[in-house]
Amino acid sequence: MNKEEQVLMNFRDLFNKLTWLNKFKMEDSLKGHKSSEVHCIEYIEKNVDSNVTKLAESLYMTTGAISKITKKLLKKDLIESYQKPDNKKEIYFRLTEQGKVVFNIHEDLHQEFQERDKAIFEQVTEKQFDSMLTFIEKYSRHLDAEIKKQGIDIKSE
Amino acid sequence: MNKEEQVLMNFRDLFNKLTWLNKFKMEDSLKGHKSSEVHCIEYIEKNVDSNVTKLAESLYMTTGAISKITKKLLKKDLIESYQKPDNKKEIYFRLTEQGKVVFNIHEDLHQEFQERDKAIFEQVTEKQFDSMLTFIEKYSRHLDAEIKKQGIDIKSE
DNA sequence: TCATTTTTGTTGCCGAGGAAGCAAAATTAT
DNA sequence: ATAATTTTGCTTCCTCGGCAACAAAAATGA
Repeated sequence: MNKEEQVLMNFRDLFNKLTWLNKFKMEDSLKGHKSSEVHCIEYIEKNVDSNVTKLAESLYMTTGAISKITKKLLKKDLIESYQKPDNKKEIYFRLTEQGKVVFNIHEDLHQEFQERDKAIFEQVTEKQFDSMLTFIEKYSRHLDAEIKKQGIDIKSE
Repeated sequence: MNKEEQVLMNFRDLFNKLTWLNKFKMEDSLKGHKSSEVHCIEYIEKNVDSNVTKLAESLYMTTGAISKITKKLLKKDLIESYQKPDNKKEIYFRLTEQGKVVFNIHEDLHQEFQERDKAIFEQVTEKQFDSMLTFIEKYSRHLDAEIKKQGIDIKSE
């Protein structure tokens, strides 16, 4: 196996592990809220005028799924919806006070995770960080281009 | 936002993107087989004497889920089960000829993905590869320890 | 040896999320 | 202006996978 494969495989495994463990801790602390709901809350707070479509694209889910989740969040009074006077179609979301409480618990947990993994990151030099960030950035843009191509491929079929 | 967060966030996004795109291509090529089924096939071919438990642990799924997937694969004649003379409990799996066909298509696709992303990896130096691998390895072992702790935490609750 | 505990796999039930079809608003084209 | 197309969001149906209870075999222990 070459190093590319090695990196991708080990990364996948690492990522699955991290997701699994954090999700576990998360659902333990934020009992009553699913991690997908918390992801939505996180995105809504960090991006103004989020709507179903933007949430779906960012979280790699379908609009149908997001539609259901936001409905649940509305019912729980964690988010509220609003519209703009010149557009009767698009529906935006923002957090309620109660939603912000959940958001902050989530942020604290992230802090806790960072604390937990500090020992690992302390061993990484500034140079290595930058090199990783550059790599991720390049790869990400490359995939964006591929996804765009894909879109064209679908239509032309 | 500090660099640790940056790396983790961007990496999460990159990984989701990559998974989404590859899954898309995969299910397009291997019509009729879900990606979870293909993951099982991949693991079974690469590890002798795989059983439900080992598959579940490796793929971060429950034994119940794997049990159902392997049943489907058995029905489709992609895998077959066998036991050892001195153990009437454990049930192992191996690929059938037809299963190997699917496995090979999957491998070819991976090759294709590598080809697609070659331009990105060519820019990575040997040193950077090693540095990444070391980082992943350390982080992974750190999480293993945390997961182990978690196990103890659960019991002590 | 025989009872207890652990491991391994299966099943039924349920919730989460995807696919596709639909409606209403907005945009574009004629 | 209005017809056609696109965008946005919602709903229904269905599949996937997790949970928890269970059975059978194996391992452990008295």
